[in-house]
This record gives sequence, structure tokens and C-alpha cells, in this order.
Amino acid sequence: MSARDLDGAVGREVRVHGAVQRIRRLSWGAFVVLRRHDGLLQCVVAAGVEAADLDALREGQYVRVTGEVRQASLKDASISPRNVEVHASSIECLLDPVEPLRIDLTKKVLDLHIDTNLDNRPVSLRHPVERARLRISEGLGRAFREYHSAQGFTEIRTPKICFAGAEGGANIFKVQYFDREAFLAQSPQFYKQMGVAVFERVFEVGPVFRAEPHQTSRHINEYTSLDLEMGFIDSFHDVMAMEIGYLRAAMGLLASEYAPELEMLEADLPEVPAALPSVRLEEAHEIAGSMSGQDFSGEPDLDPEEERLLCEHSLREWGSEFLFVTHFPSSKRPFYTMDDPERPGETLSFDLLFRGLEITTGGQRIHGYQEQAAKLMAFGLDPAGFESYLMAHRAGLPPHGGLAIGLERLTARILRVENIRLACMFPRDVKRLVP
RNA sequence: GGACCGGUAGUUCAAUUCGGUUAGAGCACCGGCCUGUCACGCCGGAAGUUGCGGGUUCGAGUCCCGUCCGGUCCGCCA
Repeated sequence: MSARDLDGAVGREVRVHGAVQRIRRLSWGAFVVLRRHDGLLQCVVAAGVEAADLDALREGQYVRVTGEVRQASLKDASISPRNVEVHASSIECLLDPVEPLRIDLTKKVLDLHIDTNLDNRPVSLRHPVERARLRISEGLGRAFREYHSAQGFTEIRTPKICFAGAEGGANIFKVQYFDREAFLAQSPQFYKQMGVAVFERVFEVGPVFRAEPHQTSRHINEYTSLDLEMGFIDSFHDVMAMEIGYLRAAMGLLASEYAPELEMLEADLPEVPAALPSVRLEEAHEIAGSMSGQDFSGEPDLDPEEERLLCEHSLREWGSEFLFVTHFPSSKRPFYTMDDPERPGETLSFDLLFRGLEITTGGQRIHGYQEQAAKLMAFGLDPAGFESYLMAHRAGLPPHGGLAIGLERLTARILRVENIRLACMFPRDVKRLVP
């Protein structure tokens, strides 16, 4: 029985099951809040109801409650629905935990060190706030699928065990693959591009792996990439427009179907203007420079301080919490990125900044075989090592481009969670391989 | 790879410039009370090898050396 169904069942007898999230004992009985598949439900258990041994009732037990649905008016935002409660006529224990919970799940906030939280993830995830964060992340992934499916994209699944990395460099995990060495995918980039020739528009929601030994609140070594690639674009602005469409759809879906979670998390969804501000990297450096007094000009990338400054500026001057930065230098972008014919040394690429953090990278790709082979060599790479990739170029690719959004980063910034790990069910970082 | 910071009860934190009696508090836990709670409330209780090893000292959670573990930020990136 869903929360919505309970809403319409006032006066009826229902049977529900769940885990005991918290018990508030009073002299006449207790309020017992159940954790269920789609929210917390308050039950009222008077002392002496059938099969109910209130003294034996413990947080963490799994129970089945039978009772009448009655109207209520509850103040606790973690409970959903809040306009009904179940007055138990019987309560049956299905399972007793073998040890008391190691973490206090009854309070409004989990007052834990992030490390304690993550070490105890099998339990801490049962807290309403942690659960709600994962639901928001799920909603963003769901919106990505729904929106792009409606836009004519085909969902693809590409291998995560690869012969070579898409981005090159040392940040790739090696794995033993029978009698050979293989690598964990850093990106579905090559496969997406091949997919463009098959379906014109493709997307994938999947894990990517980065072996960088970074230790910050915005990096994990396995994250979920919301990837897309689209053919027959006129410019990379088509890709940016698609992202705007997605963000608008995603915020709409969250507002309509994830309202209880958003309310509990006290989240403020960003407005997504129909057109987002966009500046070239050079201009971005100037803006950040004038705000901080530092000189960023000539830097090939944005540093984290600039990302924060630029977002502040974008909100104040243009009323947008999102800001595109374009035209990163060729040297800083992968070899498949198309150069701007009008601006030598610059690429037709973009990042999207949101609330102080880079959440997306994208751009137009090189589709011509000769151009791609030439740029590979200019990067000091051997085209022979990219044979199957270049096969697609030789067989012909339409003009195309795409992007990748870091799901955990997007989730974390929407919820204003400081550490990306808290937007992830079981984060992997340099120090953390379990749980 | 670099810079900074930290490790005290199950947990989150205290512990007075410069070292000083028996290392405290909130929450959780245990016992009792409370006719409707909303992070319930009230009374009581138990709970610690101060990460580990060594040193200085009459005396070390506090100072010094070593060691282990971790966090934040930077580089790099989503």
C-alpha cells in the first residue's frame, strides 16, 4: 500500500509492514514510526493491543501492523504521508535485529562525522535524510532517461572493461583480464560516438572510473555519468540547449514527484532559465580576476575559487545559478574535441558550472577521419592504438557532440550537501573500498 | 604528489594563556515516570587503556620524538 493510497483510505482497515524507525513511548502507549518503501508512516499503538508487547518493541525490528487509517496532522517533515496515521489493532514482529543499531536513526539529523557515517553505511542509509538524498539522485537519473527518450535518444549500455582509456593519462585503473591487461572505463566516449552513427542520438547512465589520487569533497573514484551524444548538430550550442532542456525537465520532475523528500531536505530547487548565460574561458578569467584581484588570465582551466566566484557573479548579474564556460584551450581538452576554426588553439567545448562547482563537460567532436587522425598524432598518440575507434570515422560519422554530467555532483549541489560522498550510496575514494 | 588539520565514552564535542585533584556535557543505552508525541518531556543509572610506542617532569589528554589511521584543501577532473 503506497503513501498515496493510504491518503485515500481513511476509515478503512489496512495492513502495512515496515521497519520500526522510532518509538515514542508515553504512559498510554506509543507512537511507532515505520520506515516503508516510500516514506515514514506513524502508527499509534495503545498498550494492550492484540499481539503487541510494547515493552519488547524495539527500533530496528521489522513488523506488520494492522489497524484503522485515521486522519492526523503531523508536524514532522520526515513523515510522509502526514495527514493520516494507522491506529494499530495488532502488531506483529517479523524479525528482531541481532544487535542494537549502532547509529541513532531517530533524530532529525544524523549527527555523525562523515567517516562514521560512511563506515556504517548499511545502517546510516536507513536515516530519512540519507534515504531522501538517494531518492533525489534517483529522480535526476530518471529524468535523464525520460527526457532524452522523449527527445529521440536511444539508451545504450557500453562496456566498462576496456582495451584502452578514452582520455589517456595515468588516471586509469588497470585490471587483470584473463591473460591480458585491461582498463576500467574512464568514460563511454568512444562508444557513444560510435552509437551516433547507429542511432543518431544516444545516452547512457552508468559508472565511470578515475584513478586520480585526489582527496577532496568533490571527487570520488567511481561515479555515475549522465552521458549523451547527438548527431547532426549545427554547433555545440545544440548540445548546451539539450542540457538546458534536461535540467528544466529534471527540476520539474523533482518538484512534482519528489516534494516530500525536497521538503524534508529543505532543498531549494534552482530556477533554470530558458537560456543560460555563457562566457568564454578568457572572459571568465576576467570576471573572476576583477572580483578577487588575482590574475587568472592565460590559465588553461578554471580553478575551484574561480568556479565559486563565477557562480556568484552569474547569480547576481544574470539571475542564473547555472553558467556555461566555453572555448577551453585545445591542450586542455581531449583529442576528440573539435577546434574552433575561428579561434586557433581554442576548442568548441564547454563546462557547466552550478552553485560553485563544475558539473558538466561537453563539446563538439571531430567527425572527419583525416582531422581526427591528425589530431591524435598532434597529441603524440599512435592512431594504430585507436583502430576500432577510427574505424567509425572512416565509415563516416555525422557532425556530432555530447556531454557528461556528474550525477553525484549535480545531486550534491542541488541539495547543497558539502561532500559529494553524501550524494552517493557507497562512495569509492582513495581511502575507501568498503562498505 | 604538495600544504594544513585532527585522533578523548557507542556517538557528537568539551577539558582555562603557560602541564596540576577523581577527564566533563548533549544524544544514544539501561531503570522509573508522563492520555497525542513531532529532534517529545521529567528523574535516576551505567558508560573511558585520551589511536599506539617511547621521552621530559614531582605530575602529561595537554609538551617532545617516533609510528599508525583519518580529514580538509590544492594539482587533476564530473
